[in-house]
Amino acid sequence: MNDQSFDLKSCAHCPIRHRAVCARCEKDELERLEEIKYYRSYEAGRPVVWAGDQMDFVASVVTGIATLSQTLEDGRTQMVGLLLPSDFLGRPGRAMAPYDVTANSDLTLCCFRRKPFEKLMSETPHIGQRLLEMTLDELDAAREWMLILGRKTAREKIASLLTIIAQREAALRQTAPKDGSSFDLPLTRESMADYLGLTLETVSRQISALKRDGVITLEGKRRIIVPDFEALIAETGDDADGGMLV
Amino acid sequence: MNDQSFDLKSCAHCPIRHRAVCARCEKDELERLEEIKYYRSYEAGRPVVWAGDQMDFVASVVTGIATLSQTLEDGRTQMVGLLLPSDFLGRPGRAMAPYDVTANSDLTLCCFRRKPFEKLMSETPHIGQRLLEMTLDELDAAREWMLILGRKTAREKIASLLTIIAQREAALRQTAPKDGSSFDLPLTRESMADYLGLTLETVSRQISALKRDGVITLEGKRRIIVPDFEALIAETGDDADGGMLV
DNA sequence: GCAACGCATTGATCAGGATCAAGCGGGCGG
DNA sequence: CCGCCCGCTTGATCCTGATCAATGCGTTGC
Repeated sequence: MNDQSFDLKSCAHCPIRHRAVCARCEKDELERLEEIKYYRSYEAGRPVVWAGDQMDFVASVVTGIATLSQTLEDGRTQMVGLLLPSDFLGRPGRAMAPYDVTANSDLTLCCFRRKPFEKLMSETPHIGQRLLEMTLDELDAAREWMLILGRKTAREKIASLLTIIAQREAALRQTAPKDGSSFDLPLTRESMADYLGLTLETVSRQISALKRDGVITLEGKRRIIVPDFEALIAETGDDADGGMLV
Repeated sequence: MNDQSFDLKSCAHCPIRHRAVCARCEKDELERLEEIKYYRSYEAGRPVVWAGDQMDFVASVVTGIATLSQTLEDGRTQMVGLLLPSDFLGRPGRAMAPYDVTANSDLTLCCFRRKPFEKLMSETPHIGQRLLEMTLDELDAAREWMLILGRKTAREKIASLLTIIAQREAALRQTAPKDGSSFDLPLTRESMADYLGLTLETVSRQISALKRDGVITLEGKRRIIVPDFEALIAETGDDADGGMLV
């Protein structure tokens, strides 16, 4: 169990309060949510649920990273979701998990028992509204991801993933990605491969190639420095506007 | 403009009334929707909107098939959505289309001007609830699709697509897919290739291979007969339960 | 200090699907 | 009726990324 540097009891001090499924809640709605919430922690690498399991809660990711993945009968696996802090896990109205959910790092969830959550959703407007908005955003992300999986080369896939991570990191700091900025990869080579539909060897080779070509610099295995952000985007294969939504 | 065999004026006789975004509406909600609705038709092959265009309406597909697709700067394209009757097009709260939308067959849309639709959504519960449900279903479908794009072989991709189409056809008739059942492919080889992240030549070859191996029979170029449905599913690479959600 | 393990890199070879190219067949317009 | 075009099929070859395999490197545990 990993210690938390924030107060787990209070929504008022919650680090994801303004982005999570509860972001739009009024005080009274928040109080009712607070009554049914509880926290769970998972160590890096632990399963949260397996596909097919009963799942009697929904949750927000508070800290850490979780992945959703699917596996074919012969063991090939594809990541189909990457949940960062404030992202929502589970589906109101469904009892069975359709995907394997894994704690990719040490993970803390803010859980709500499913039935009371559904009741609250049907009685108050703001949770459902926010959840719709978040689901539409996820659908957009999934469609961007489909383009990557279906049509991009290995090099473009890596460049796209680095761009996505850099942009999310920047969004957390409320800044645009800048030349010379650096960030940590929150994924192993194998997880990157599962994300991109590649093998880990190909991931490693393409990262080496981007390094060799000066598009990125490595600090250790995990820290990436991007000297020229435009140059990285040019490697993604997207057209000039960068495929930016919104 | 294609003639319609149903009365375009009345929601009461609408063929998609029970599955579309309006499915849960009460009489008064439906009346307000009816005030702001209008129909549009597109011939097969015509664009509905281009990515980046202003889009001042949202819509339900009434008849025909529309596709969402994205294109890289060098022309590679990936289909990211396939809209069948009752599916929803557009996003409340967003003015710009993020994808190219094309009429894949003759197409009729039931359109709502976006602003009044958003107002109605904020004032009545059932549209937003239904839209959330439909969006969550689409997200599930997108994730299934990501597994296909990222990890399946060409043969498995074709078998998966045939299975998906057969299941949707069967769902329309409210039956399970049966051995010996047949259906028409609603897509050209090229559209199938864009759906699956393949080239049209590979699609053609794999269909020929499945035919040669007795998994399917062809009647003309477009009509597929599946003598043994289990055998088709075995070709998809999914594990025994067929990856069925819900 | 060293063994063992997990993660990553790099090399050699292979194969699945892309690419380039030719030809088929049915529907449509002239 | 003929010629053309579009959607499709089939063949030959190429190339990207998978596969199999060995090694490096940092951390942990003895």
